[in-house]
Amino acid sequence: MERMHEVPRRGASRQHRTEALTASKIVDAAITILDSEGEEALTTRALAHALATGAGAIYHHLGSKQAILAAAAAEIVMRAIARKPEGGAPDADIRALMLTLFDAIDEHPWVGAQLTDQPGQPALLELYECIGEHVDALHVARPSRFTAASALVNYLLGVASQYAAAARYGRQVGRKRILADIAADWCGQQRAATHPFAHSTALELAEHDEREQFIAGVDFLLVGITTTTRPA
Amino acid sequence: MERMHEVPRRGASRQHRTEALTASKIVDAAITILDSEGEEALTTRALAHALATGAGAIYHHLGSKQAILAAAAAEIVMRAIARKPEGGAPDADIRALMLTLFDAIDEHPWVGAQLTDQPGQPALLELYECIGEHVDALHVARPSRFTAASALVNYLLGVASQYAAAARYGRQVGRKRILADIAADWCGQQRAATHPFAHSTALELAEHDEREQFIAGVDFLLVGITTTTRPA
DNA sequence: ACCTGAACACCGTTCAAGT
DNA sequence: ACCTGAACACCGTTCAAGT
Repeated sequence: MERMHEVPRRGASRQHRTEALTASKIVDAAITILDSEGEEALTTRALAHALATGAGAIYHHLGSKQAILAAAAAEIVMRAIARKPEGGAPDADIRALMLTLFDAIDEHPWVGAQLTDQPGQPALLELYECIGEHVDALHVARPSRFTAASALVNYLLGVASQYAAAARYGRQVGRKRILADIAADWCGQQRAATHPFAHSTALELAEHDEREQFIAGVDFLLVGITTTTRPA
Repeated sequence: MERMHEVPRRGASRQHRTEALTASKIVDAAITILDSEGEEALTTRALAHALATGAGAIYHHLGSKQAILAAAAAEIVMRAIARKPEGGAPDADIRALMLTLFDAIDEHPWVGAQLTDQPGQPALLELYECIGEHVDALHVARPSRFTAASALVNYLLGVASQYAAAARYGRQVGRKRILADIAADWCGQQRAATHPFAHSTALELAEHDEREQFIAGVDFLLVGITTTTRPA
């Protein structure tokens, strides 16, 4: 066995609780663990310990680990949406919204995995709703609103799940390093023949600005959406 | 406990093996289980049983369960790429390629989860390379090739991970039913006030053609890419 | 070298029992 | 009603032992 989890953690609440446990306290504790120690560190045992309680108490308030994760992801998404900028031109607003969501995922990469863990995720509804309302402001023709909003959501989900993967793989290493390692692989001698495109873009993979790249993709979609679906 | 896995399965190889075990045989057996019984059914025990061997034999050929899944996903992606249509106009070719990949994911939805399980996934390199080569054929200006290819890959990953989620949630139920259930939720009385966009597009969620919707998103991206990045 | 399968260190979840 | 924590049914992985 290589694993050696140190369950007892310093700080916070190892004392007996004084206030009653609530669903929202459980979710907050889960977010704290997810942010500071990553997806894999969130076990029912670690959560029970952080809350100074037993496993059963958690199940009394929230029915499953999936429910905790779904609630945690919804909380992060709703916080992000709440601080979205407002009142500019429709396309500027949608860019700003997408960047706000990107920043939230960059800060809480585990959300990216959770968004696509189960269908009908509450966080996904919030995401879709907010993006959809902004698409409406673009005056996209009726039958294309759904398609346009879905395309933006799907693109965001793709980026988000890659962030989650990188965070899972090496939290302390950092994305920069992970991308550099992949780029080094793509630079390999034999790759030039077998994977010429990857080989020739390896440098960009290692050095590009990820936020800029993200918004460039959003812009591709926005151009496509506005030039294709605007009513005549 | 509610779980009651029936490990002994009918048919196939419950006899002793006659030929030696190989990595590719393990991967093929894994694909069979993943396709027929879903992600959750692929345990080392189930795989060992299907191959009429012990757990250790599998670890002798492939170092971890993640390695098996990565190899299985790469196999599916490479098979899909191998049968991609060729020789039309660049933008027609890239649409055909994306549809081929979409169909592969529709048929093997677990691939969608695997693509974003770890960074540096071999399947992802193949995906990126093939899409990138097609972007090159579009004569996209140098500095934007990487951005354009990444946008297409990210969009595909977003769609793919949603397919994986639906398959995980209810394999026998079917996507159609899962989407209908979500749509029913969005149609709820109180949703009209809190989530007007979702409410007003619920019908489309339940009844839209998913393949058509997918390619519409690809078209948004292609229009954006070609009108934004073509050299003057 | 290749394989076997019991054993190990975990998981999420349940449930009798306490307050 | 709310909570406790031991117990249950799993996991992925290892490793001494066999061929």
